[in-house]
Amino acid sequence: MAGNYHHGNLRAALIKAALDLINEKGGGFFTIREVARKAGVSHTAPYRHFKDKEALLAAVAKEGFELMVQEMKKRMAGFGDQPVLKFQASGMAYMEFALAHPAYFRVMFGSKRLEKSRDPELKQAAAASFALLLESIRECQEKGDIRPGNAMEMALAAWSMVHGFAMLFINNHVRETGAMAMDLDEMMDVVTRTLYTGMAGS
Amino acid sequence: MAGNYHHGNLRAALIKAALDLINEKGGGFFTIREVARKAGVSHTAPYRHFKDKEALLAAVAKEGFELMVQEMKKRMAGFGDQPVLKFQASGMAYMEFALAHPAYFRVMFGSKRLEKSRDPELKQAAAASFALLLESIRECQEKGDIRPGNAMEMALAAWSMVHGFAMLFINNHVRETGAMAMDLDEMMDVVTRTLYTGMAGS
DNA sequence: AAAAGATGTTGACAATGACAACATCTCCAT
DNA sequence: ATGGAGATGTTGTCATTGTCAACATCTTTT
Repeated sequence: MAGNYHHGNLRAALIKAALDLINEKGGGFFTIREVARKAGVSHTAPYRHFKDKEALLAAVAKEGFELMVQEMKKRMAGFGDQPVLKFQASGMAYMEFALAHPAYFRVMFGSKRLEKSRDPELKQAAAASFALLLESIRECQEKGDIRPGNAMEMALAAWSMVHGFAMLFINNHVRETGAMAMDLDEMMDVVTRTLYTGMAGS
Repeated sequence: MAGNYHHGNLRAALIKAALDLINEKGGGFFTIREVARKAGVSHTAPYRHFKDKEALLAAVAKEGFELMVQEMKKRMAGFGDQPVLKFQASGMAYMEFALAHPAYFRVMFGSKRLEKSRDPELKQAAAASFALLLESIRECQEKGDIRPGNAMEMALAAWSMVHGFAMLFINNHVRETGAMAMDLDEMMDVVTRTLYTGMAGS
């Protein structure tokens, strides 16, 4: 019925093609025409599903946020009554998502001005991930595992830490520093521990 | 003598024009032709000074790193024998540079694949800023203000934190979170304190 | 089965990055 | 001083891009 027309499901195919292209081209971008070619349609077919290139980017980003939130929730689920472990798991999930899906991550947070206000669904999807972090911190505070105070401040610090690591890593800035004789797990561990120590309860 | 030809000093003028354009267009990019127009030369004149667009970007980035290092040094200079204050000043300088010069910062760290290996000078300039951080941490460790251990690990954590905040902020992700009822100084202060607490000596 | 709407195609346009061919300026060797 | 040689800048061109308008075809509704 729905979603079955000429092509089958072009909208989804276009999003997938866009992702593939971002992955292939390294850090780069893609062109709408390339995406169309990859999906086997004419160069303007995408315009039946996306107002313009930015709208396609936004769709990719939205899907990325949803995937990430899903992944974070899954990782946190195992630690029902241990807020600290849940909190740490959320951070690890954030970083690992970025490293596992750099294409998504770059679109979600890339410097390309993705006006979230233009796409309420994207805005909502992004807000959900932050809400998850904030809630986790509040739980820790209730148990006294994170010092009391403005949870929003803590969330900002935590977000900055994991986000910074993710960005630096996927854009190769960490490797280019050279002399960085750590393996990935060790790096993420250091980041996570430093962060938690800085936020721990009295 | 040198640097005085037809235009005067086109190379520098092009870099400046590129910066202006990045600033004007918000997060966006610029076109080589636009840069040329802004500098009052024909559309291919830039190719006499830069192999291609990426080379121009690299030149902007290099200048950005140099400016940032200079700024960091200046801020740190006041705290000669107080490594902790020096360390904190370096972090503040990093974030403030990003907020004051988002155009530079975006080019320096943007997702645009700036192959540093293609431009040794850029690589060198970027390495200098990291070296500054690393050295500052070592000084703190010597005085016992930061706990002993792999300084590289500490540097990575510190870098991640300030970088993450800078990126999130200049790309508007912080503001879009809404409910963030802090002012800028407070935010940077939280980040800096959380970081230092997480790294402090025993 | 006919009208309406959704989906896709062809053809166009201005703008872009990059190249080649050509012009002009400066400087160095003779 | 002068006449290349090399540096700097321009004009013209090409394939590619994002987007629009006009047209074609398929599905759904009536």
